[in-house]
Amino acid sequence: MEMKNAVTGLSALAHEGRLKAFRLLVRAGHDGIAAGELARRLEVPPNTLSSNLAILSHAGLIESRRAGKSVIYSVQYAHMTALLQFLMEDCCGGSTEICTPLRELALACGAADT
Amino acid sequence: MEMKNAVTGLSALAHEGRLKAFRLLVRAGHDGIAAGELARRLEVPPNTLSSNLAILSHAGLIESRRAGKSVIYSVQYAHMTALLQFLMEDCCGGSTEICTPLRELALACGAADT
DNA sequence: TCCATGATTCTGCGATATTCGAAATGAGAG
DNA sequence: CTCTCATTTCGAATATCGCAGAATCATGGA
Repeated sequence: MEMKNAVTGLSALAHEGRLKAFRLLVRAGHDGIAAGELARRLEVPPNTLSSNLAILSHAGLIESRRAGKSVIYSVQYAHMTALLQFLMEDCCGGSTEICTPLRELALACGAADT
Repeated sequence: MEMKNAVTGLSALAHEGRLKAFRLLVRAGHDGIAAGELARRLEVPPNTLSSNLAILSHAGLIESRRAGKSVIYSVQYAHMTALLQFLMEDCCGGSTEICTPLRELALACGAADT
């Protein structure tokens, strides 16, 4: 991940409406959510949501596929991971203990129900 | 971490100059870096950097302490971790395997030299 | 006290972002 | 083909951000 890609991704997420949409999509997993249903759940006009989804999509954070009359959006988890990695990658330069909390939350993430 | 705090933090990081400054500070660890030296390393005017550091500081991502005539900035790792956690926390709602890469990079982070 | 140094605040203007009504596009049904 | 639903694109008003020159504040030394 390069600096400019990271800035683009962070800019895309640095907006309440887009961040809410992104988090809904994160929860939805690979199945994704249709643009119209997303607009209904977030209570925003379809055209406003559409431009915001375009920004997230241009940043590489989400992707879209057409299913009949609907367009389904879903998260590009690889890109999301790369962005998080970019923010984390130098965190051990200072002292190792700094990123221990990060390790713990990541471990808890994959083992939420064990 | 609430939504608005997250948006504030992401907005603060969604700027090339601020992101570069933040990453330098992340590498510097708890010792931090003086504002003047940061401005020299980043090759930006001191007043421009100062306002950008104020934005990062207001977002809770960094803190400052005075040391003689210099002001030392350093990362607030707890807040940084909280922000990353906010982005990760729902990633297992869909399927567990999604966040496996996140676990791996977090594990590698704390064990870079093993 | 007076000066030098480091850092911040003030200020103004140009650039960019956000929003949503209206119009256009794409896709299936009859 | 036409109608309708779902979504996107256009356009223009409004708001916000980013930058750097100049002035101001804070600290330490002579």
